[in-house]
Amino acid sequence: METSPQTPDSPRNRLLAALPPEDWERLRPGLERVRMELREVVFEPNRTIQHVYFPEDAVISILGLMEDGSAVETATVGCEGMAGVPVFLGAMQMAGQAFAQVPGEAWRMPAGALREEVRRGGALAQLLGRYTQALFTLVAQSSACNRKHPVEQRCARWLLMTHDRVGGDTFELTQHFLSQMLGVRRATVSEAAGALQARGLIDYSRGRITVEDRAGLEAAACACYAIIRAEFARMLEGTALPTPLDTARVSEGGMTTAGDGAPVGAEDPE
Amino acid sequence: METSPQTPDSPRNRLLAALPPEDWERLRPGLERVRMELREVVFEPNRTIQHVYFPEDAVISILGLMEDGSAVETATVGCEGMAGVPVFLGAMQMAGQAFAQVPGEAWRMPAGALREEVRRGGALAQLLGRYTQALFTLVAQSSACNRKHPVEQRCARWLLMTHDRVGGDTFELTQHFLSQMLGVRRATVSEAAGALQARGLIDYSRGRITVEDRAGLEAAACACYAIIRAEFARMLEGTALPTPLDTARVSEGGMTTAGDGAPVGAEDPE
DNA sequence: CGGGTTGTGTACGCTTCCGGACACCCACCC
DNA sequence: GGGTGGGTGTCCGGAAGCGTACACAACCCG
Repeated sequence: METSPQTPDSPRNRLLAALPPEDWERLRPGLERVRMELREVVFEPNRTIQHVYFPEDAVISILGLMEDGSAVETATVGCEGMAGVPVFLGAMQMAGQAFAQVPGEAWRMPAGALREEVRRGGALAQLLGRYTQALFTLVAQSSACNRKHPVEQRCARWLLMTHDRVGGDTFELTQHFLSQMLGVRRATVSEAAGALQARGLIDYSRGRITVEDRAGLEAAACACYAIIRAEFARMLEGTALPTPLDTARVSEGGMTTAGDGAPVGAEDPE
Repeated sequence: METSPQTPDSPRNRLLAALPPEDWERLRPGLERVRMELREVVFEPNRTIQHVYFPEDAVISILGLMEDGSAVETATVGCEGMAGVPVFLGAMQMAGQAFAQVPGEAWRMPAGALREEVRRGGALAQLLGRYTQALFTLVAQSSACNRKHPVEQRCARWLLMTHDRVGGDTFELTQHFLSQMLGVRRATVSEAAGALQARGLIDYSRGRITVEDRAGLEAAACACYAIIRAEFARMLEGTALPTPLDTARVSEGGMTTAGDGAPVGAEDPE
């Protein structure tokens, strides 16, 4: 697990990768590369956050907790971002819980070091601001999506978002786990995912899922996916380095982030 | 509408009220007091934000837009906060739409002036960081709530949150409007609100609603309300001024922000 | 006063999803 | 080889909420 401080070995994490060399060099010694195990709890609700994490290929879920002890995923953090936004914001804790949804590697940084860097006001602070806004969009759009869209579309969206963050087309995922993320019954996932599989969009068995038809899956998802995706792409615009996220993936759908300027109430004939 | 720069006339807005006198004096000239009309659109989706708003007694809704042109409320901003968080974060625009849900007064500040103040790193920047985190909690918890809780509980929660932000027990609100906020049919609101009225918790007629039994309404709402509320209370802890929000309202329910440390999966016997 | 508009109550059939349960099959381990 | 446990498919009755529609009452205005 080497913390060897020489290699620049440009990180897969998009935020770290977007840093100018001098910022990266400065921060590098404070960063430790760690492995996150499946289902490892990263942040407990209402506890002080000790470290923030910049995932490389790990994916972290943020959960909203319900009074009955169950939970629903409210956000996802992968190589495009950082887990620990409350530290950036100076709150140092949050109401939800965070854990590793997909195991893998991440860069870890002490909360104090991040605070210091933010006070300093460098490139990372700028990036984290934009990232926080994108994460905001993710949570807000998901909220509306949870209310309006049927499971199958939400399921497709979730798979796409995870696919974006994982390196590869295959990853570990049980129906049981997915049902917790989507906040539905396992049996409901069985039907929704079964329908997607029947259409040849995905293939899965015994906790292992493969995205077979990315474009088809995008067509099966609601527009929320494109809206969220556009916001994350925009976040990296105008940074020093090239931004692979812009040109990547989304197989040409044209999606214009929905009703351009349409005020509320353009519908409702009641 | 006086922009008379002499009076400190301590603002009702909690963020501005929590500022040390010198910060308030410095910012005061850049603030303009404006009236927000009912349903006035404050931010258009994906347009550059020109001003941020610190509501006094107005309440602003943030909407998530759906592909069919409808919308669902994803956040609410009243005297406890500021509309325009994307400016604070350096993103300058957002995917949703914002409009005045309850008409009233607000302090308006040019986006550039806020950017400048944030770069300066004063008390307002600190406060806005904590506020953004609280707003985050609001959106995230609402997201989970949208997924899990029945309309009646969500309706009660919405009424409580609006009640917290409005000055007074009576405010303007039609079922049609409420149905858009909650993302349900108007007929569904008729039933949910009717049930609350039948229990004597609220009273309404023809677009005018009165909270009759605040404690009862809290009992009728889901725990999400208390979780969100606690987060906003915490945001003001440790600031220079006394924080009326802490001691206010919530009529003694004990609510401990839910499952203290219970990891996900304490349930699911499948 | 009469007509139009707006806010509200309600009803019917329907879809989606829930709660709970059961059966099956595969992988793995003793 | 046989057991065991985890992952999956499926089925039932039922609840919540949807889409639509219609009726009525209050209010507004000419």
